[in-house]
Amino acid sequence: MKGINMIQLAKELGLSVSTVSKALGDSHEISSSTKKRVMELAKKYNYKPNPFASNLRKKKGKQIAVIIPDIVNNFFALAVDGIESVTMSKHYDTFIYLTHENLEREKAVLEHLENGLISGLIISVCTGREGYGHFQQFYESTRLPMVFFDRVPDLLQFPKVISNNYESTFESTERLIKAGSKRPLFIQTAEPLYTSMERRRGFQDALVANGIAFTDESLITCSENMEDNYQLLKKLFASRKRPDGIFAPIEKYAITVYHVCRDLKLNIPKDLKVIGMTNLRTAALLNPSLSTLSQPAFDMGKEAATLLLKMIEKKSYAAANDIIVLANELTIRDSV
Amino acid sequence: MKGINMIQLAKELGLSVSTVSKALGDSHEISSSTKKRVMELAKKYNYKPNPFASNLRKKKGKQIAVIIPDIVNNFFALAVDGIESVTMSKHYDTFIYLTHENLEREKAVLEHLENGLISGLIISVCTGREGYGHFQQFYESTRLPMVFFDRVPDLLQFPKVISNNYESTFESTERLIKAGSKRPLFIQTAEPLYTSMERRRGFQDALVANGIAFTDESLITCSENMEDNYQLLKKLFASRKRPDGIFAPIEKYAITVYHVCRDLKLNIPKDLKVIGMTNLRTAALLNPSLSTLSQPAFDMGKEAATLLLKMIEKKSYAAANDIIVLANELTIRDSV
DNA sequence: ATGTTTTACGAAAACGTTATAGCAGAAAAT
DNA sequence: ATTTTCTGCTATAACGTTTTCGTAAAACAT
Repeated sequence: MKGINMIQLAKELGLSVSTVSKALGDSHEISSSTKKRVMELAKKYNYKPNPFASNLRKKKGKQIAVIIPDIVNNFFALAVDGIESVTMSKHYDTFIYLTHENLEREKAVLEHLENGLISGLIISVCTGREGYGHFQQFYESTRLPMVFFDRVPDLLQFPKVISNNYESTFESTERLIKAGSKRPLFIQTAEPLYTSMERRRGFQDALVANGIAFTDESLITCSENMEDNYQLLKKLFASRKRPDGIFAPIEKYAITVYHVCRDLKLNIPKDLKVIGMTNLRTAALLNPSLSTLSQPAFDMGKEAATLLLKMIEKKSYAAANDIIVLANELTIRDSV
Repeated sequence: MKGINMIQLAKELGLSVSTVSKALGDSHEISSSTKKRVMELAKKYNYKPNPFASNLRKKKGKQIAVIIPDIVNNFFALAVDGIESVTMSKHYDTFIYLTHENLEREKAVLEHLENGLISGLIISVCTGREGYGHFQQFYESTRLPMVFFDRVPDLLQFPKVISNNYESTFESTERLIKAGSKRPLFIQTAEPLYTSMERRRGFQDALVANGIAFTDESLITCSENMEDNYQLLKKLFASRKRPDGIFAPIEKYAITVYHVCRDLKLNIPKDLKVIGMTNLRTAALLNPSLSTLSQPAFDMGKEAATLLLKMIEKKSYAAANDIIVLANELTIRDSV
């Protein structure tokens, strides 16, 4: 019962395997009457072509890979949701690989995927100082379509889907300032990510455009270690040079800011105005409700997948250097 | 350059393909000296066996599927994280399919996977009244190892990974009562899910065990439509028969309760004590901080994957009817 | 009537592996 | 010295498709 194949189908129909194959492929070489006969028997036996045989022969399949740093993060979860919505509808299968910000793991995944299992990739890179040579190298050896989103390798020539980080951070920072912040602070990551750089640039330009000096004290560098970050921020917030506004370009940092303020009994927004870049659904329910700059995560995933499938199917790399930019959404709540 | 194969390797080594294949498989039939030669050349050319050819021949692969209702939900995201952590380490590839609580989609995914693409499945079922016949049927026709987690089909004989829903809900409800709630309310889903039923049972028994009558007013039924739920709860909370304690067995419901209370200016925990079943990382930052009963999502995923891979590799279904039960964690915060 | 094209199919060769069976030569046992 | 057992390798047949090429018969054109 497990897995009838074409040969058996052909035998029962009194046809050759090639005819059956073509009939199922709706080839013009086959008369509509035999096509019907074939289709019907196939349906009767619930026949499904073996994807391994098929992929082997055709030298391509309908599987793609998604490589992201994390899934326990609303942004990436929403992006995967968006990706899956299009792969599902186009009958592609979606592999998922999590790097957990570990460059070695990212490289290992890429190395593994050189076996030809997939027909394309959607990637958001993990932090790391060693550059993005492994992606270029992977591309050289596989020539597979790749689309990057959000965390993109800015120096590499690949299609990308990003959000307007610079502009929206500029706007957000202006809101902090307009709300009365004289000493806004930008929390940056230790690792240089393109997205973070863009945001930092938006922040800096907003300060300058509003007559506030951009100094060393406008920035603080946080790490991946949340406990360290907590202590670092606590120390700063307790000092005399305390900032009165925060732009947190990462969800985790915004949360930490809240923790610190709660523990130091600092009042948000009176003592400190906060805008966090996050897709948290509970932002409105925090104490106080958090003003957010949120990315169109679902749509970014959707666009990335749509672009990738187009590249796979059309074999057209016309759009290969496309950069699709979607707009972030600023929602001001009580924290400003 | 794209994809050297065994034949070319064999030619260059002056060996037969079968020897090369066996050497790479570390077969005892091959002398260690030739093994070394083969391995070295394979590494030099960065040779990777074609998984389609290999899977076709071996009639099995190292790919599994995860079918879940949703990924934009901390519980499922954490579970996927747990699953991926073990599949990754065992060199399996993980497909992901999202059903979005849509039974037709769930059936379609299953139907699709009858093609033999995968060697096993991890599933959390979507809500639906039509029973779980499609899973049984899928199993009959494919005989593939399947592990269910969290949302399991209670009537089917498959290995399962769940949490102690009954006991932990009992305990949580007692905490509500001990904190002073005289009229606790349980928010149930419209669709009958096994997990929900267990929780409801725990709630009910806790009431009875603490001398509180379990009546129609101890329950309210919410749907998938959050706007409807909001109105429903608002009406109830504004009425004279208002509950003074809530056990929300689903994250979304707990959030809605917060929204309603905020809009009705009801004080949590004075007017209403709340415990929500959720894995939200921001629970502590809500206003007021939410008491949570959280599931060991990551570990559940990990256990499910470990069990599945064991079933796939040992071909041993000894554990096939295993039910692994992990403990939920109750964290009391300001909302009680 | 003859030549030409079209239609509808079949035979057979891939695709890149792995598994089975066989077979020399060496080593061990009688 | 002869038989038996290893050792290390090769030849070859799968695995289940798709695709290229070939070819009868039918349709059409001259």
